[in-house]
Amino acid sequence: MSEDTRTKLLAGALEALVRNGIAKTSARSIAAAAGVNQGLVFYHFGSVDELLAAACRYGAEQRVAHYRPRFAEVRSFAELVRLGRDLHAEERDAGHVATLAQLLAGAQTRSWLAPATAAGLELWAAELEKVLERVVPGTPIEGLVDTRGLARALASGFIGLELYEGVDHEGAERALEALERLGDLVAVLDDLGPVTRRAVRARLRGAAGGTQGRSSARPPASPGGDGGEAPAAP
Amino acid sequence: MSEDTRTKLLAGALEALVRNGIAKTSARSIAAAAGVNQGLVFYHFGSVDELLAAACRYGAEQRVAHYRPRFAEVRSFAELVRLGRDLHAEERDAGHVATLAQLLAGAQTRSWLAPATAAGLELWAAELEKVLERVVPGTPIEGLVDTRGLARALASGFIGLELYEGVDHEGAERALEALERLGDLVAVLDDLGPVTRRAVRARLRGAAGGTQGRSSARPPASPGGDGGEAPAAP
DNA sequence: GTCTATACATGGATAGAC
DNA sequence: GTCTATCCATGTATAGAC
Repeated sequence: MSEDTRTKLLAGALEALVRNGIAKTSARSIAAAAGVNQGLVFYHFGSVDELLAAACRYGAEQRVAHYRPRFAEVRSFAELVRLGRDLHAEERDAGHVATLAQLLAGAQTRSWLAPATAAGLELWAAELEKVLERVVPGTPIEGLVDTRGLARALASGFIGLELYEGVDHEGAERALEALERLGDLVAVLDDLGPVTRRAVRARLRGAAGGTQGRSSARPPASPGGDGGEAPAAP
Repeated sequence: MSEDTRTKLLAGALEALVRNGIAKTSARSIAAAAGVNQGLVFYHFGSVDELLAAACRYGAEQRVAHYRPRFAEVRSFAELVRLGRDLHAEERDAGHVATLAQLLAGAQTRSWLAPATAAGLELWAAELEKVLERVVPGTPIEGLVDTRGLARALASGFIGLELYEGVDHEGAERALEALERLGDLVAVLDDLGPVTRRAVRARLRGAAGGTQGRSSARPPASPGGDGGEAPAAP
């Protein structure tokens, strides 16, 4: 069946990316991982790059769907950081974290891949944005920081941390630890009550001068969270 | 002269990475960029991977040295975020931002590259750490967040943002905007005076429970800053 | 739809001339 | 130290048999 072989190739492409990296992912290595003939890559997808683009969407959708229920449960910034750490640990073993990073690296110079990888990251960012919109109201940054922009910063920052993890496990752990501490701090800021919040916001309006956020976002912990709370690669 | 050719090859390797990405960077493409013969890659460095590892250190040292004076001038978190944006803009045009990301992606599956890329990122992280140690004292997170870990989170997060920039320029700009707003917020928090700081720290000690930072770090803005304030790739 | 065979290009690496 | 020539492996893509 064609559907079956297509799916095998999509999964094989992701596996080849995990095992070989973008540099050594070829029609042959994908076909080997998929257990099918090499020529079928071109029959079904036309070229290796088109298969990779399709695999990117496929993988991201799968992974995001898997974590969606857990994103939906997040009710505070501290919980988001914790989900980030869990996701990091779980996806790392399966190697899924690496694939989006590999595709992003490849997309820098292969224009075919850019839209697909941007869409893949977008799926994660959209989940994060939903969380932020739930979590931000009531915090000092409500109305000051663009939720959409912050979600994208967190998602892409997380990708960077995953790449770092691949070359320095201990360093990455320490980085995640630091972000978790920042998460604690944010939780405390939320607790300080409306007086402080109002003071912060009054100063911000006066001092910040420049652009102000469009929708809403969250305080400090979130930034550091870029590495800690964003979702993993597909 | 041998030194001359070696240097040409190092520069050629970086150029090839920018133009072709890790996937299409080969002894031949490097030699072409360097304007020398392909066989010299193997004569001088033994293999392509070893040349790439050397080029990684070479490029990172060059770039970090170039920005070191500006890092040294940073006196507040807001200034750090601003330097991050400047660095992002300047390095992007030269394509330097991309090389460390490409090497990191390659290092995930080519063990030869891992130590070299980790060292390259380390150079940037070390600069960031010095800044943090200057900027953190007096903020609520002093003594609560590990400066070293935070510096690494920011550096690697920045890499992720640079990769994102390559596939979605507008999205990345929006992400940077959001991080800058967070930077403003941190500045305000610093302004709120010792009363708030003390309240925050008292709560943190009670609530956070788990691990507490070893040296020092900074508040929220810093986290988001991962994308905005960390240094660019070499 | 799938596999085998095959063409042609590119890349890693070495030998030997200069 | 550097260049040319060359070998062999790997990769893209297509044609044609099943």
